[in-house]
Amino acid sequence: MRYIPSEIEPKWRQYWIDNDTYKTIESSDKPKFYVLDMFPYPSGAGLHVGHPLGYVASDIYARFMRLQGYNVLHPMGYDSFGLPAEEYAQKMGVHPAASTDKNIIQYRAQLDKLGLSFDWSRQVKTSDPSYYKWTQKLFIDFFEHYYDVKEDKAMPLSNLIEYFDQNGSLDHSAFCSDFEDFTASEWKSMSKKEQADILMCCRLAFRQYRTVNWCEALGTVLSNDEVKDGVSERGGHPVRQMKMEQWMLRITAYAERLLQGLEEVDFSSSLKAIQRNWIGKSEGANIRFAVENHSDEIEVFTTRPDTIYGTTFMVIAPEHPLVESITSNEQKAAIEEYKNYVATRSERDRIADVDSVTGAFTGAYCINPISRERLPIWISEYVLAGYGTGAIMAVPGGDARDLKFAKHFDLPIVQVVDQSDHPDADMGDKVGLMINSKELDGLKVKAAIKKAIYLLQESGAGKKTTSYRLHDASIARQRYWGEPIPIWYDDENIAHAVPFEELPLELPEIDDFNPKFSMKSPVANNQEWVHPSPGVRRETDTMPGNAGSSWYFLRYMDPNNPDGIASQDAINYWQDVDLYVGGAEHATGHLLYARMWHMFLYDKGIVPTQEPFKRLVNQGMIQGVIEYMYLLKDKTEGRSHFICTKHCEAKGISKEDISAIPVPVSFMEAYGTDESYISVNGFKQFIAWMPSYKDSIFECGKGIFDAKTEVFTPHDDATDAYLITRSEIGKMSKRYHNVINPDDVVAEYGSDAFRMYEMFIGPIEQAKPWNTNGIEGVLRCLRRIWGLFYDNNEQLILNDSKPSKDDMKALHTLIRDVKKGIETFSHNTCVSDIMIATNALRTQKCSSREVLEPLTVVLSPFAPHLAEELWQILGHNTSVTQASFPEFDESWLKEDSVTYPVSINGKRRAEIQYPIDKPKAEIEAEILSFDSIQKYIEGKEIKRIIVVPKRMINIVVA
RNA sequence: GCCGAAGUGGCGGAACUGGUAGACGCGCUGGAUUCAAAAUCCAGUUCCUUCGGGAGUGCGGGUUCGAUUCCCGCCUUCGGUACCA
Repeated sequence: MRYIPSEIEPKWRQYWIDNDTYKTIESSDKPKFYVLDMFPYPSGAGLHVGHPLGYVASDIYARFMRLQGYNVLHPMGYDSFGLPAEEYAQKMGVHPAASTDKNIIQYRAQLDKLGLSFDWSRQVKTSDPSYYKWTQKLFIDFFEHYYDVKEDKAMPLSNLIEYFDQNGSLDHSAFCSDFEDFTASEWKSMSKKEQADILMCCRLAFRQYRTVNWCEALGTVLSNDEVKDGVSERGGHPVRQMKMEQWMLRITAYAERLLQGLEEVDFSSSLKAIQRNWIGKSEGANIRFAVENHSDEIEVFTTRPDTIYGTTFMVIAPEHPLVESITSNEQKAAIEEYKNYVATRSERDRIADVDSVTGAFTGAYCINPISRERLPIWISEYVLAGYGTGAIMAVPGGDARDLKFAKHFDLPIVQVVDQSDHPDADMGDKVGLMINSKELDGLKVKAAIKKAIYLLQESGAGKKTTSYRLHDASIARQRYWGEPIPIWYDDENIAHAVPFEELPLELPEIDDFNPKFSMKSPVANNQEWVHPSPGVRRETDTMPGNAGSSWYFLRYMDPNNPDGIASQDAINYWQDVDLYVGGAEHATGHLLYARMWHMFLYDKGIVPTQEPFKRLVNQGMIQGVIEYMYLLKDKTEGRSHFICTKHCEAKGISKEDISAIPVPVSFMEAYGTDESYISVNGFKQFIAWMPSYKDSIFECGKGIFDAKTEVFTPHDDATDAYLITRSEIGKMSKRYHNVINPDDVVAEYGSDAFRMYEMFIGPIEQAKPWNTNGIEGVLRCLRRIWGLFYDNNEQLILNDSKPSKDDMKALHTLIRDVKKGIETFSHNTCVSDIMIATNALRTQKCSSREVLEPLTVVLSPFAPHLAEELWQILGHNTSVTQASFPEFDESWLKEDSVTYPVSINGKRRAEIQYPIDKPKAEIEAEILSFDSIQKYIEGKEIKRIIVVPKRMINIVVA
């Protein structure tokens, strides 16, 4: 028998299906272990070689934990709502459900070829009504809860209503948006609508006029994490800030817990840093400044209340609610003009342009509550409406931006911190001594902050405050392909939850996916659905993708439960995710939302742990090589002219005269190497693919290919063209035509070799370009393992002879190293360890069952198909997945002697063998007498001899 | 700018807690087998060298008998973030 992956792999895949090998059941006396991959969106592009990296890594872990005696939950499903399916529907008229299902079938076929040990009976699909029924239920739960600051958890809204009934709003503990205070009797006499409006300010899922990111091209609002550099993350369309009434999720209520929770989870430090950054906690004080001749006060947030004596002016955001009322008549025109200017500035402009200083004076003044000084009030776009209170006290002596502003508008500057003892300190650093600050003078900055807060609280002008950068998240999209928000409005426009019995509230059938009504979901196109009965108007917005993916890991625990998100027994058994593998791109989106939803469910007593994911491993992106062919911008006699990069250089053609056209990498010769090029064959494929170039000329050092005649005219005796492209490492994407499909690699080398190779190319977290340079080596290793069982004549050489000590040593080194490697997620070294063991056993001619049987088990997480085959050859009639990971026995690794490296002054000069337990003193006593060492120390003074038992010897000479 | 990660042969990458730098694989060189090739197998492969040695883990210092590993200061690359008060 020979090792032929294309024969054994399909066989075992079928075996796993026929035998339900990976089916997991809860009732078990084994400890649980939950291994989860991030939820994929089934895009039409399918998998590329980057996706399996995480899937294979987690699969290896899951298989290993099974062998270690754990009951492992390892599911997979689809985050199947989303924009691409809807865009496809708009273009092609295909219902998103249909195209999504088609994509899922393709995805599944690709995943199946990787030999992953998923329990497919638990598959979930977010677009399935039986699934989104519970997403909607959770939305309603958010809607019907508020966050209680005193209890520090979510509480039913009924508790708050009861409180209002008895006490009015006095000292209420709801985390809420602003509303006017009221007494209990005022509350009772309010209209239903008035009460509803106040309650809406407190709900965890709430509707409010807020500034949102509106993306015209996508026809929807986006949350902050979906906007990057002022444009939509998906598609790169412009986004503008708009006031709109929107459903929001009060994630800010959980800001502190989301921050604290990071302490207890095992995520990479960079991921934690990204989340901390995004939450953006800063501690300081809120200070109220009375506006002169005006009843209003301006509240500012500052982290440096110590610098209050250095405040020389105030700046408020152009969008600040007080701007209009405080502006003096003389300044009205200037303020209007400035506000108009700000309105023309896109998010992108503001990001790009950080240097210019702009602003306008309101004509109003306020009073510094501590120094009683009179301060002019300005507006400027450098103060953001959405952070803190949207207003600052400007301290040009202590803040770089304030200083720039003061200089530009010629405002006074007062130094309040003496940093002369800290030459390296920045003006923002909290070091130095206070000056020009009356009662704070002479204090160190940190002490002065404390004292200033004390003074402010004494005088009632301010209080200690913590501010977060995190914003409440928009949870509504004006799109079709998402969960309908389960809300209806009555005639008074009061929002009500759709009764539980009516869930799932299914998406209406529509035939036109183009939004007809401005800023509304295409769902609104179906008026019968929107108005199911008189006096009832349904919400037409749908939920964003992160809704369904914020809790899917719980559904896997009990995927078909009709009575809840999962049975309480299942949740109590599986608890939380022990290992979560996925990309770091979800750091500020999915991972933050999922943690928040989980905390909410914890508050409700449904889940037993606060954090959903104990350990998170981010796999790095597998990059592709992008191949560009140079095209001259000016046509040659009316024909497109492609030219070799080398030739282009030689001719001295400037970069400005050429455009780079990405070429599908399948047209390349020697793709993945430094010498990649295109031959005549490639030109032919290229013009067939892009018929608009069928008249082109292709020029390279070897000659010229005329696409019109398909004739290659060589310069000399060349037989083929050799057009060198520009190769760049970048994203693997359809756009660059450089996607490598795992199916093709599997077809050529087999699934096991592919799995092992993906692991072998480097640490899982690291980004690396795809190439197949080393895959032959992995395949060779698998063949050699096979070769331990069968000789070159295909005769079985497996036997029951006693293995040698060296054989056992190789085996146990392997057991130890692979176990450790998997646990620390260094799957790359595990593959090396397998190669080392294989090579050793091969040179030692070991085909002993006593060694090969445990070896097969160790191999099985990495190369499951081959391992099953070998396991059968070993005489088993059960799956190798039911075996136990072999116990490591250290006694096999014990050596009788050690080869000590001997260094003279740190340079290795000789090697000396000693018995393992030779006392240190004895070595020290005799080491100098060896000839091999004598020659290095002759005539020199011995200063010291260092002997580290079992490690090394170092002799220090003068 | 700030935060985070990383920088090791021709290439991908190893190296436990400070103890033989370059494991393992690719590539390359030579050899065996073959009519020949592929495949396979064996040997070699950090660089320089006057063959005695010398240098060497981004650069410059430091601690140490000994530093890829610890400390200080830089440089570069990648990721995050961007007037956050």
